[in-house]
Amino acid sequence: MPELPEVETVCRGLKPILEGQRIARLTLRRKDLRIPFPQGLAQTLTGHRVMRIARRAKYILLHMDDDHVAIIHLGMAGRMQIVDPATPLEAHDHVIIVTDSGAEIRFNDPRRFGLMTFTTEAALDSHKLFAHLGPDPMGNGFNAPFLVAALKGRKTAIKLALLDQRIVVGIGNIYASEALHRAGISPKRRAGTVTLARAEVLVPAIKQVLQDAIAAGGSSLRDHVQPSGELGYFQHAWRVYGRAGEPCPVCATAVTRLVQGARSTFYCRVCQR
DNA sequence: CCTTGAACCTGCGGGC
DNA sequence: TGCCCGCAGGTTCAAG
Repeated sequence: MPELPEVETVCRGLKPILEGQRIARLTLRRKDLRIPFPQGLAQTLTGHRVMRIARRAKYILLHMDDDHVAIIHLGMAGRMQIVDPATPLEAHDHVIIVTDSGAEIRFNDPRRFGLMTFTTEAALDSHKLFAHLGPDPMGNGFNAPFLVAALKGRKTAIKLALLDQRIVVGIGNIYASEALHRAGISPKRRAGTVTLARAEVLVPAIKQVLQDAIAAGGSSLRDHVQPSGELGYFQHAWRVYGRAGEPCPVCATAVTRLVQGARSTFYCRVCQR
């Protein structure tokens, strides 16, 4: 899944193809993904121009010329692919978007954990999907005092707290492990025990790892591909994720894998406290 | 309110 | 070769 850096990369890749272009045709090849496509989705977007493409949390937003906003989430394995229209359809190509200029984009999502829906500009902030989200980690609103306050009293592990989109958005399973390693904080530490001093290290670590990943064009696991079809290469820069048994890049201790909330965590038990 | 666990769905790699 | 198992980037819902 695309975490914040991958979604950001997808947005940037779609920008030159979609922004300013009119949607000539939008085809839904099934009736739902994680949630049903809403009534009128295709009709609402067809014939309208995409004025601006933006990321909010891990969602892609298409701001249309008529006050509507298309909302897309890539789930765990979703991809937006810019293709030659002559390319044969593949399994799991669920949504096809064709612009007036003839460009074609296919939303492919094998696991169907993604979604596509729409709302209006006026209803965007209070939309069910966005109403309870925390701040964007790349913004000024996400800082050490804020994080300490958000974690106050929480007994859950810091790793799980970082995955909680109500606290801060955009961080997923890979970057949670990576940020905690960079900050020297154990993923098992109770969230409420993260002091201001530790948060002053963790917050910049989160911003930096996300920024580094964006600069590298995102990570690519078995599924993630940039809209251009190129692979992101940040996975080569992972320090602990997926590296159980390999030496910690800081102290050479073997990286440990553990399970938290039914998901893998990777960390160094020596230099992360 | 918080925390935990299960559920959604498909594909892939490893072990036998 | 084929089958079974575990695992995979996220979110949401129910239950305690």
